[in-house]
Amino acid sequence: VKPNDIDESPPPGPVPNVDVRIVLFTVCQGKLWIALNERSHCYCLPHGRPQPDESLDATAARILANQLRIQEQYIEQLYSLSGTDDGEWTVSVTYLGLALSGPAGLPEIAGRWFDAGAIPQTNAADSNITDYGLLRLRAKLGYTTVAFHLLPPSFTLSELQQVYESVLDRQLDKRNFRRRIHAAGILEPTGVSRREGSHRPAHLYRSRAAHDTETFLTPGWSSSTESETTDT
Amino acid sequence: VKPNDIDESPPPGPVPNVDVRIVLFTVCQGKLWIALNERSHCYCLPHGRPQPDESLDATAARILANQLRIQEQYIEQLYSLSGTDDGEWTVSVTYLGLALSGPAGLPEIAGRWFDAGAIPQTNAADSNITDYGLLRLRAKLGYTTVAFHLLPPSFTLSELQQVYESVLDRQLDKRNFRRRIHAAGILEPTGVSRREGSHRPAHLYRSRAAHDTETFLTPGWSSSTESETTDT
DNA sequence: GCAAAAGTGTTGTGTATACACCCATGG
DNA sequence: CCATGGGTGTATACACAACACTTTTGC
Repeated sequence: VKPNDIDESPPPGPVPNVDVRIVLFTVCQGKLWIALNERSHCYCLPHGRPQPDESLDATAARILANQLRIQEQYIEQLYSLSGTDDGEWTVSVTYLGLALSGPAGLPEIAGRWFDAGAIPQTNAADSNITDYGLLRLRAKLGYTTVAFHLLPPSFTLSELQQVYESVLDRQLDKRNFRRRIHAAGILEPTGVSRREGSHRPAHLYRSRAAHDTETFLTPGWSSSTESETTDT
Repeated sequence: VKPNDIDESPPPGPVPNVDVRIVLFTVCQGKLWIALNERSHCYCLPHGRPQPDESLDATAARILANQLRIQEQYIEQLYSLSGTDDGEWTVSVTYLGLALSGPAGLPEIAGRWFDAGAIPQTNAADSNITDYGLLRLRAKLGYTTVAFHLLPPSFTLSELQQVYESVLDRQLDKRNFRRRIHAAGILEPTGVSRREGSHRPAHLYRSRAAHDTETFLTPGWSSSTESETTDT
């Protein structure tokens, strides 16, 4: 078989725009929130264009940095899709992003935060991506340490559990939750306790995983720029 | 906060090429094989360019159809990355593809098949993508029915097990394997047996899942083209 | 002393693993 | 009758879900 071979050199023909979109979540006050921007009487996901010599992850991080004042963040690629955006052929590379809410409240962003349980109308693609991002985030809670990116460097087990409950939108058993977290060995006790009410103080923990880029089915090389040849 | 807002209308600036690359596997003679094309004294993954009004999945399917004579196939998006390819800024959307080997042998393709245990040198990006594709394929064997796409419509349990062993590159226990497959309820007995040697004939099964696009953490909407607005 | 959150164990149930023998057929 | 691959069951370890009470503190 020698059908039409690789279309390398032939006239490029039409070229799509490329944009990067981010499904940005945060957890605050026991709820999950998503960031949306307003565009032509409708809401849409934060997005931007990549630049040459910039990895897609870097593009996503840059867009996030432009959106958020503080840049405590986590990003992870979700999916890419082709479609028509604003009349133009566009290939969108989508990311899941996590932002850290302060005790003060929701992070300040260029757009607005919406309760993830009551998301306003967006275009169909953004809506699908949002659903998918939430699905992935929920799944990842089970086998990664992403949740730490929704918490400050030190936190109590109850706070961690509240993050899980907010994202999963259901209650968890305290004892089973604590057992699992301890068994996973991903927490390090700080030795410090926090007193904050008329009740027993809670121990503070920090992530032992040092906030690494959590990888399970996400490739580890995704943040580097492609290059020449390798040896194998 | 109102930093530089969404960069929508500003001059587009440079635009990357977009290509779609496929990590194409097949199983034959108890081994896993990968398809590579030769390009300028080096091997590379099969690839091509998307067209407007074509989903990325459709692009991948088209490239695969051009590569393979028969088009028994499965595709699933892997990852997207930006880099320099042949001197040009390129955003690559990568896919995992599965092809069906006939009893005759490896499917006929435009390029060549290589034993997945002895892959020749490729560029670094393709090499990473290949590793990642294999990782994903192996992981997916555990919780999806992708393996059926590496077998003809009806097959024996031993053949199915051999596919698993070829991909995973390790032996599996026959009884545990059969129990799990049966427990999953994804096989339907055809009632037919196959006689093919001086031993007891094997029952033939077919997939009950009707070769659907396997979805777990893969979005179900990925094969449609993006459009207007949705209602929620 | 009481309200309020922190912290702690046991039991049952299901799921995955290790492992060895008989069955049907062709020659 | 024998060689070849097809087919089957059991015992054990581990992971997960359900479930209630004691501890420490502030007021």
